[in-house]
Amino acid sequence: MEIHELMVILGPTATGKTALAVKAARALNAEIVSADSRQIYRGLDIGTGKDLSEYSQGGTAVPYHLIDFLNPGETYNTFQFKADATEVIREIGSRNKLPLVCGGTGLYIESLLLDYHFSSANRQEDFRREAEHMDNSVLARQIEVLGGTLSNEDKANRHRLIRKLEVLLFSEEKKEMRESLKIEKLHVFGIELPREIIRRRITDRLIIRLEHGMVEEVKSLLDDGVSPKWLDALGLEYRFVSRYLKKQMSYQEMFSQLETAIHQFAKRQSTWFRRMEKRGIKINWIDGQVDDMEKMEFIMETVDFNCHG
RNA sequence: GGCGUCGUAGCUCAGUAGGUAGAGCAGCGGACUGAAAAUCCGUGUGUCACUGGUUCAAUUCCAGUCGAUGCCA
Repeated sequence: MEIHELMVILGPTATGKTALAVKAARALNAEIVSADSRQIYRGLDIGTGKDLSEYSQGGTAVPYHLIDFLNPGETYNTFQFKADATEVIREIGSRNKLPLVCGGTGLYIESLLLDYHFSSANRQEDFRREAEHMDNSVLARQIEVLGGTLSNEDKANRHRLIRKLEVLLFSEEKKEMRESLKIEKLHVFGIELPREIIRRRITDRLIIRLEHGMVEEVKSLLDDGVSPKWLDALGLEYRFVSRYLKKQMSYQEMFSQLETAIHQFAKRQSTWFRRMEKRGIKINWIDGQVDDMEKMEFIMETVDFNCHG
């Protein structure tokens, strides 16, 4: 069964995406597909702002997908996300419900909407182990020898250098089979707030998260044997709190550096959404400062949903 | 009260042997196709505290004022 209709709610962190998505899902008989690269993990709750009770607040429970389905320490990536989300979205559609993608991971959302096709090269762990000992200029030279091109940004970007070389070395010529969604009606909504307000909300929220046991959450992950390296690679809360717990920084330093890092993250998210618009995705921006009722009215009058309910 | 030190970008500070100034961080913009809350790139004009003086020319020297700080009373 083909997908006919898809809705998306996106926005930077701390703009109230989930609460709005739950309301929209009720009104439109939808199910939520999370596009959040960190809420996929069990046990990462306070630091990711994961609150599963939100999906049942104020009415019947709204089904959600792609949250809480991996254990900490497991790896995941955009390629996996696109495959998983495609399958889930298709399945929701087959039950004649509306799939509602909600999240702040720009790359994940774009991979779906722009139907990314990925190289057939899987991660090559042996290659990556070797590549660890090569510095950037060596990687860049090899890429150029193999006919790859690099932008200035790429030349200093280790992750990208390694993947590019991996693709050049290991992709196979045969066309990668890929699953694409046929989206006939797409409604993308973005929640918009002045940067200043986002920053204030982030700071307030950080204080609350710390009061609600964020440090203890990270500590218990470490106690359960989750590697500090993995936590560090997650960034933000898990990075800075685990560094604090390892006594690499004071509580004050942890707080202020983390605060700054989240502010910067929100900015990077906005850059993603602007890029999506430049690439042709129409985003209907919702004023984040009005209440959810008004936001819902905007959603309802912006699009007409006639085949769900 | 006396003596000294300091007052330069949002913050911490450098500097100008007199020709109106520069780093780190923050901020801002951007990149992104198998780690994306990751990773990376670009971007620095500000009454050089205020008021006078010396000088062709003062943020730089001198005096005073205000503010901060230290020591002595």
